[in-house]
Amino acid sequence: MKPVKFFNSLGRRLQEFEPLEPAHVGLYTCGPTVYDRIHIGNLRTFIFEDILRRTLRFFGYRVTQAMNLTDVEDKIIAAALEAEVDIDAFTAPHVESFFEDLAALRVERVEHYPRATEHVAEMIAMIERLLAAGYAYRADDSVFFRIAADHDYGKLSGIDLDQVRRGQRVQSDEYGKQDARDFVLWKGAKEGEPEWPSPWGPGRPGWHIECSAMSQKYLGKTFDIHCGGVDNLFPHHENEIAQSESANCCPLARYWLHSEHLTVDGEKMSKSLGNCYTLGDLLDRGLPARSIRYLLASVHYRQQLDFTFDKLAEAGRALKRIDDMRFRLAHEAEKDGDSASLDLAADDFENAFAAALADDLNTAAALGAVFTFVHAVNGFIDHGLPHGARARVQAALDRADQVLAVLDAGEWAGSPEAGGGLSDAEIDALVEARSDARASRNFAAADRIRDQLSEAGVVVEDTPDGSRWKRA
RNA sequence: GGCGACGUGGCCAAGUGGUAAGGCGAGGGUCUGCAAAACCCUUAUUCGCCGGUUCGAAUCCGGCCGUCGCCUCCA
Repeated sequence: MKPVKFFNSLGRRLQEFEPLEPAHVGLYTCGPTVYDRIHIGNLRTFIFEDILRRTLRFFGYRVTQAMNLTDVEDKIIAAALEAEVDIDAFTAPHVESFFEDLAALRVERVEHYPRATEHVAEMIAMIERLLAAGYAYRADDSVFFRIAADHDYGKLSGIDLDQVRRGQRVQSDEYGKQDARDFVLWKGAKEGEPEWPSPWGPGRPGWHIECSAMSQKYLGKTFDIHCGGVDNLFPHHENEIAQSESANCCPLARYWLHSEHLTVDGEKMSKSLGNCYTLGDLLDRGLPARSIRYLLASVHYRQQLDFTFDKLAEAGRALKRIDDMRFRLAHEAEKDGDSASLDLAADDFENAFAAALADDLNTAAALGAVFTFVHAVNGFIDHGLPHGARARVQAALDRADQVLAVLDAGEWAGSPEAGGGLSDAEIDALVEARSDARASRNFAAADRIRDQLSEAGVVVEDTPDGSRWKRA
């Protein structure tokens, strides 16, 4: 098994990855709060996590992953109240659209999608342990985590709470606490809000406790990798560590990986700027899901990525270069080419690709290797394709695509509008008719057919071996 | 105020001590009845600026300029 290196936010350094159990990885990834349709920033993180998961498998690990669904939280409660439905009815369509969006981008289903509302008992149990150990205290009907009792609080984010500005936001907090820095574990019930019974009276869990309780249930007290967007580093992940490690007296996760944010046209996404695109917004504009996945995966996960429509179009053109090579490869006859040197090119590609992924998931370099290989294969197509070349190239690309999931256009089919409604057989007939016209030097007729096909979105390519076509 | 990231060709983006991957674009070429499509070639003596360390720096150190993010809503 090849050593894989990750940049661990905990300690802020590149580390060789070693799982707790041989060949098995426990992975926890913070999931969505299901109060709205997720936006492309969320999708960037989920695609990063998907590539992490696929990369681990690529290197021979079995992966057990849990992604939570936050289905009870302030925004949800407020929105459900306004819509006059209970929170389950309110969140259901958002859960559904979340899964649809992931599927549209070929993000794999993970093993567990625990919901906060179904794990309140586990959260209560953890809060009880924290109370018993003196890490938590009750105030009014709520329970708070006592940061002063946690001596290594801040070790993930490097934050020094004494240096943090004490803003008005803390003063406006609705719940009483002893120290402004403390955070809530359990919120006492309020009129009209959903509530669960607890030893401290009815109420609902705080946001941070859900991940601590659910990761423990599905992955154990200590697991391998915890991921999320950088914004979660503080306070969410810091608080998860505080809760879990105080309750369990062992490390929560050994590696913490955080993906950088997506900006749009150089600015942070926000509703007021109107640049909070959802996948649906982009698909409605006719933009291909495949280009979206490519763009979001093409920049290293720890780099900010600025989303623009121009880049999305560029992504489509880059993919076309891959598609064109595969199209040419499929139509080119194998003959006595230099198969040893083709094998060498394929080996070089596979090695460079794997090395890039093993280096902290360097997808940009991995794609660079893909294009270098595309260039090499084009050379073989031009100068003589050896026997067995198609299978060898196909195998190399397929293996890489187990991680990237963008290299095979066929896997993304589903835009039948291309081709203008003409069936393959109809197109074949037209192309043949045009060839006949050309053969009899009736170029006017040939060009009419070419124009007709062009309007239908079909490109005819004339090669020394005859004409062939593809959908644009 | 505290913490952190980034600045590489026209645009995007790898590379973190050994002499600049890759994509898009642009220019040229091949092919063609003409085209188109595609492919091929070319396109950074240089990595924000100034100093320093070194045989050698885009890569390390110091300073400066600029951009961005987080600091308890946030992927």
